Amino acid sequence: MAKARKPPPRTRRTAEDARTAILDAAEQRLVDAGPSGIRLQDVAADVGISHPTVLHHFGSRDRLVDAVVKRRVHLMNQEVLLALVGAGADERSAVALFERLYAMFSTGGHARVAAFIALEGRVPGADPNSLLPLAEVTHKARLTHREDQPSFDDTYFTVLLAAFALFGEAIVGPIFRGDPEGAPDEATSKRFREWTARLVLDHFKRGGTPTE
Amino acid sequence: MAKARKPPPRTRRTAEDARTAILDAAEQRLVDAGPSGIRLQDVAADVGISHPTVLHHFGSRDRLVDAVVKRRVHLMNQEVLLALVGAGADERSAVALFERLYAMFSTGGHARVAAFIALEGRVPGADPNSLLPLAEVTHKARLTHREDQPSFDDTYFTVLLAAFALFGEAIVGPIFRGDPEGAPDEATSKRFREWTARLVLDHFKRGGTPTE
DNA sequence: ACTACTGCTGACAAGGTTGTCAACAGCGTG
DNA sequence: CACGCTGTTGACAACCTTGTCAGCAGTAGT
Repeated sequence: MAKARKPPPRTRRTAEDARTAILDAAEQRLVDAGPSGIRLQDVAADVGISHPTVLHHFGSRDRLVDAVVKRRVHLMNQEVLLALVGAGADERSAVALFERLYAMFSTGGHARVAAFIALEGRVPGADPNSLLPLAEVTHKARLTHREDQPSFDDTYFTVLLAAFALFGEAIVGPIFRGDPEGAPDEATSKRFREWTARLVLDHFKRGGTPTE
Repeated sequence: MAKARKPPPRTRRTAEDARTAILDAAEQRLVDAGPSGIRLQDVAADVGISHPTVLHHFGSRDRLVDAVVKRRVHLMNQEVLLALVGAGADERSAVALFERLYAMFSTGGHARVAAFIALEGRVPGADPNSLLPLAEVTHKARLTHREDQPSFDDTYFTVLLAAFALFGEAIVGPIFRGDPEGAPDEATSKRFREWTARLVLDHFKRGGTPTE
């Protein structure tokens, strides 16, 4: 009567596929719940494998988290750079660019991951993940649109400020604003993003702020 | 020979004092290592008591964390407001104000705590912890210095932007900037803060950015 | 088909965390 | 000085998490 429980069918992936699947699941949990959300059992369950398999592929939980972070940072840099190079210099383009970047930071989870990296001190080793290259690209574009020569610092700081605005709005916007928890004030958020886009564009077009 | 180990002297505090001491220790751990750093055993050890005592006073770990967060948010609001009302409208004052606020966010740990609150979704219930009151104070001050009437939105968003700049710089500044981990680039950070202070002040004095 | 390789697994170990409980011990009161 | 209130504690329970290990089971190469 009691049918001998047959062991569940064991699917076998390539090491590459398995690693990717595990990374995907772990990353999802990282975005949703933070690094403490990456529990081997849970990640394994998400993928449909047993937790020792995760250990088998990554050696330890710590190295798994490192791998997730590394992949994410790489993706983030790529996406941001891609969005930047394809942007125009008029107001409509600037606003659209900010919306795209904000979506990546907010919905895409980049902001949360960045915050986790910072808070846990889990900085991916020697990755050129700075805004400097982005600022250089931006500065070059800015110079072509103007006769006078604003300082690079001014461009760099503006890019930094814009990044902090998007990052901050994505992470603590509702909190700083005091939005009700269930219904973050998306309308105000959007107005803020647009206002910021215009401010930045305006600053780029107008003279630089006194840097000294 | 083996002296009977005498039980360590048991000091007895008022419930109030005990709660405060526990909150202090837990808060320190929250700032240093995040919410997951609040472990009952550790907190108890810091205070010099046993961990069931912590449970006795707070009921559960979760409620302890809530209490810590609540107290912190209250403190943060108070401190920021206090710094704001005592600030002048000239450039020197603006820069000084930004430095004070940055110190609170960075060294003081406000930024980290705010980030943890956001990431863990541990929003203190219905606390008027928004920037709105601050923006209102600022707007009122701004109006006295100008003839035309900039929109409140413009002031509000500027305050938000400034807050995000300080928050972002404190949390992810070194990461976004790509500073070497051991030696965050304090010089650049300071220049950025000063640049931001001037930008904000300049924006307040000059016309508002097109809000539509 | 046999075999080597390796992805994969159940069972178990070790350690750590929150929470419960009965009992102990200061301290103010009658 | 006895008594009650309550801050405090050691011991224990229940649970969870990471990590190890010997062995099972797909898959490719011969």
